[in-house]
Amino acid sequence: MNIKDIAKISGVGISTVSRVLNNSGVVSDTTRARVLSVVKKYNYVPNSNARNLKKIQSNTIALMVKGISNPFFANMIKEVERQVHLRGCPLMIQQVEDGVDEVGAAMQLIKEKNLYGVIFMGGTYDHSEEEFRQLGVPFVLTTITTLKDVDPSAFSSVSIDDVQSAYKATSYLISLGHRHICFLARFPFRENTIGSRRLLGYKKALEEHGIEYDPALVEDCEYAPSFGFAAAKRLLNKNLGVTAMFAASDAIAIGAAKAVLSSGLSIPGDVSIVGFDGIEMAEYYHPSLDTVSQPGVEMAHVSVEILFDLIGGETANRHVVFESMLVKRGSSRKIN
Amino acid sequence: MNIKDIAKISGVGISTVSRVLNNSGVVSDTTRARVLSVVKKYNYVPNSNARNLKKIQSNTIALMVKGISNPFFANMIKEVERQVHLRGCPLMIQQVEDGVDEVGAAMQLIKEKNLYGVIFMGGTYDHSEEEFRQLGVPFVLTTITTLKDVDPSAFSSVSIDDVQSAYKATSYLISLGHRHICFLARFPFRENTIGSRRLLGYKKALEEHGIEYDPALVEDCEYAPSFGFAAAKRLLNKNLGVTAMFAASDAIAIGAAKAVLSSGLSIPGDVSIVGFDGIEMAEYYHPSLDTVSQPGVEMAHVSVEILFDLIGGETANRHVVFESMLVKRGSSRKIN
DNA sequence: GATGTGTATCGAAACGATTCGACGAGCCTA
DNA sequence: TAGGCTCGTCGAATCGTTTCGATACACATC
Repeated sequence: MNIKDIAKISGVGISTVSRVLNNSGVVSDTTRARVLSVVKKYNYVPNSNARNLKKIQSNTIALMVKGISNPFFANMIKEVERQVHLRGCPLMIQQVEDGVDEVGAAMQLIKEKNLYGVIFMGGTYDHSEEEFRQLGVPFVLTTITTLKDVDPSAFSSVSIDDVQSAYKATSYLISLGHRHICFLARFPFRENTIGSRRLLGYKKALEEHGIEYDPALVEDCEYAPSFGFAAAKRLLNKNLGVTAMFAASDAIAIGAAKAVLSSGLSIPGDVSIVGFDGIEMAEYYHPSLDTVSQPGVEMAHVSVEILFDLIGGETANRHVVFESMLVKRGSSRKIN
Repeated sequence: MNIKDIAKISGVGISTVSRVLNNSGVVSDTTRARVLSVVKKYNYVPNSNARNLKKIQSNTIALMVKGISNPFFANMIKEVERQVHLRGCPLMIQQVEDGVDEVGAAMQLIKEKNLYGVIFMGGTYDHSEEEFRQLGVPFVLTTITTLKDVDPSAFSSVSIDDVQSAYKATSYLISLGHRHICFLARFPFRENTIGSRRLLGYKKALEEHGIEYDPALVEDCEYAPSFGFAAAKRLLNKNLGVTAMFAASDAIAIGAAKAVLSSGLSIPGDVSIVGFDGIEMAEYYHPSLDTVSQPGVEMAHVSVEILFDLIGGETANRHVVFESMLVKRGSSRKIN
């Protein structure tokens, strides 16, 4: 069943059917009604391959997300989808394996499918300005850090200030009297990853309060509970008199909390903990975990807005930096 | 840059380029090498719209998942993607909003994109045999229950036995001496939803052990911590002498555990808790939550296998029922 | 009656691939 | 040397849309 059949059955020309389906050009009301009834009757759905082929540009948006299983992204993905559908466009969610060249993959998709635009979500990108420029369609980087020094005018982004956010959390712990605060995050030995930016904020807070930075208090671990657990165990075994832990994600914090509690220590009695992201599970941990919360849903929303502004012809790239929020629940306390 | 350009630059015909790219037909080695070098040099990627249009059938697989944010699905999605890519096919992940007609949405996609096959993941489907049949491409239902009585020969599925699994968990709690066991799940007042099937298992266990079923011990709640928390609170307020809780998901269990702990009760001292699914967070809760674990990754793997068998011409539908596993950690104990 | 102006519609050309029938060159065979 | 076969290649037709120029009619204008 194709447009030709529909045209024949309706007793009109092909182009008339096309105009009815696309609400373009003029069609008399009676013809429109007749065509629509036939379309409905035969459950006709236009073939998007043919449509996109002819239109050179499809209206499909792609979401390239690094680590689709990251719970922090869950609500963001949902919001991106909601917003994109609201604008009448289909969304393709593409999970990007760790270690895959995500911009290259996007490039492939863009050429293959004549994409309308792309949102990149999560991770650290090691791409040059030139590579981004070559994409040829509007795109937005959401909660992403770029390793190479890319001119801000070459891309749009939505993020929080990681340095400032980590600074905020660390300062909070210091203000509660903590002096031996450890920090758990992933450090791929490169500048400008999420982990190293948060480390910067951590260091800055220590320095401002005259506390010497002790590398032994910093543990490298992936963003998952099992790694947080192992890292915290290692730290506790060092017997450095740690009274507080700051984790670069709630998943890490949950694992670390488990390590603390299962060592017979209490939270926040013996050890205070602050996480990062603001996922729902952290709130329902016992005790409820303090965290630096990112406004994920709004960030997703704004990402889509920026993308469609660019698609709509806006030429100026935008960089929206959201404010993170220190959420105090029950996992830290004042000491001394 | 299209196939015509590549052909011209390489000094060969269009069809030769096509044959090189598809490894079909005969092409001399020298010609092949020449074409490939041109393709590489200009970074040419064939347009998939044109390709799929002509081929009538694309090689794209769609994954329709209800609730992409469900942490239990996270690893399954990853595995589906891995397996599908391994077979050289692109995967389209499609989040299905609650309340959306997922089979209708799939139907639309299938017609639009000439899909190769579809995997449906999660939820309860209220579709008739006829509707499934109309899809016209191979499909597999993974961790899904169907409301209508659909002939098993009309679809393939991968699942666990929900009745048996709930029976197992409840029996375990009973064997520990518990008599007032509550059950938390989502009941949309229909038979054959995940919630009502697990309720069946719960009832069966009670009955077999001569414990009377008390509807007051059963609470309706969505599959998220906040709902589990509220439901458990309601239950505790009823003062029914509950000593154990069985939750139909780990997310519910985590919320319920929070409610118990924040009421000043201890786990498993005062209340034992068993969850369902086997997500990582449940293990890192404190105390570690007992759960009925589903082998999600294997289920995803087998789903893809079945799908490609069907695509490959296999005509017999298969129904693979996995064994769930009762994982005993630290959230239940013997009483009396 | 010739011309102009809308309005509703049509058909043909494109979009970029695949594929099938055809064809030429080279070689073997009778 | 004619005929048949193989190998490598070509070009045209095709997939199902969109879109643009053309057309046909009705009606108003001069």
